[in-house]
Amino acid sequence: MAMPPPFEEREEREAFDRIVETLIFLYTESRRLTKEQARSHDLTGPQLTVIKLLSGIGELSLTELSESMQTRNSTVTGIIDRMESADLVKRARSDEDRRVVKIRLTPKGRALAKSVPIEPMSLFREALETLSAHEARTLLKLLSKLEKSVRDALGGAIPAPSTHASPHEDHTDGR
Amino acid sequence: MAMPPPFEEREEREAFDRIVETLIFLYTESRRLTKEQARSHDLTGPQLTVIKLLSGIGELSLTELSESMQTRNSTVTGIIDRMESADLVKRARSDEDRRVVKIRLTPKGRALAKSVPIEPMSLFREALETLSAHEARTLLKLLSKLEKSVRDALGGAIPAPSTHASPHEDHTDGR
DNA sequence: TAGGAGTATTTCGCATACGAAACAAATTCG
DNA sequence: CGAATTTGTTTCGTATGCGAAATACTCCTA
Repeated sequence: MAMPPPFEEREEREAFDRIVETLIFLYTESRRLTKEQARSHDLTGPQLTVIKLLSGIGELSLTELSESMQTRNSTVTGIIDRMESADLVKRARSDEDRRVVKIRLTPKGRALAKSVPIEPMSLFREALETLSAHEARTLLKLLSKLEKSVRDALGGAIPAPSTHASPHEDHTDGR
Repeated sequence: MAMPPPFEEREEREAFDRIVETLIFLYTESRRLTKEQARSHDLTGPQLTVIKLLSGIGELSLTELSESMQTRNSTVTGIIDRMESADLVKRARSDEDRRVVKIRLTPKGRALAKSVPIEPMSLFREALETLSAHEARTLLKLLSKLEKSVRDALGGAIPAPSTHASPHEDHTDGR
């Protein structure tokens, strides 16, 4: 039989397990509440995200939308389908490039966006308020480091979003 | 018109946005790769998680399983249905409490568990290796603080997990 | 300038994921 | 004891979420 691993190693494994577990907890629970809050306005979580993104930016192609939401195009197609049926959003073929579909809010969608105060992932955002400014900076630094490792592991093909103010970068998300 | 918010506040909001964005990135990308890796063994992501949980513990009720996986019972029912069809897992009514369904690996499931080296969320776990022990401790502390805030916000109804959801845990330490 | 490579979107089939309601067994309480 | 309540699981309907293949269009190059 193998020797039991040394103490420090075992301890580190358990710390990693706790980190993974907590990350999943924070993500899933925040997502769950976002969904529940969105429901009171007849929206789903991702639909809320779409509305907030479009209301901030005005017009996005389907691919831009799917990148902002960290999901695949085929997923967003379905979300937009349902939102279009609900008259929240409108598709229009681009004139410069007739392959791309531009997505905009309808008046109804715009009105809804204004009337819904909830931000996607608001539970998690509120939790962040309990951190001090210093803690928040530390957390961001550590998460960014992890992000970099992950992007490297995925093969640098995917460019990282610039850490600060990119031209019209925008945030995400409530899936 | 409203005054623009003061600099520090604006900066803080952007930091929060970046944290949310990065959290989602880490979670979704890790999940995506786990799924892809599991596929080479004819498993899905959640199925891999089930196999690893059961192979470590032996037997879990459906509710215990769903708590460990942070999903709802109705979701796990479907996952177990498909795994049962694939002869990876077996359901058995408990004798003490005939409402409870115990889930165990079949020999085939046990063999598969041994032959699959992948841990769920392994991409994220590997990224954690790039942190120093001190950084990992700091990260865990900050995430735990957020977890606590979130649980409080959800109303203390939900008890914090005791590190693992094992059915008959030997509690050597409080926690 | 025709054709091939590449890009944007949709379609399809499948596997989560959720809440609400239906069921069944256990527990509580009058 | 027996009805009311609680708890564990399943069923149902709907919405993501994904990869692979199909479509439609653009760009590049021989």
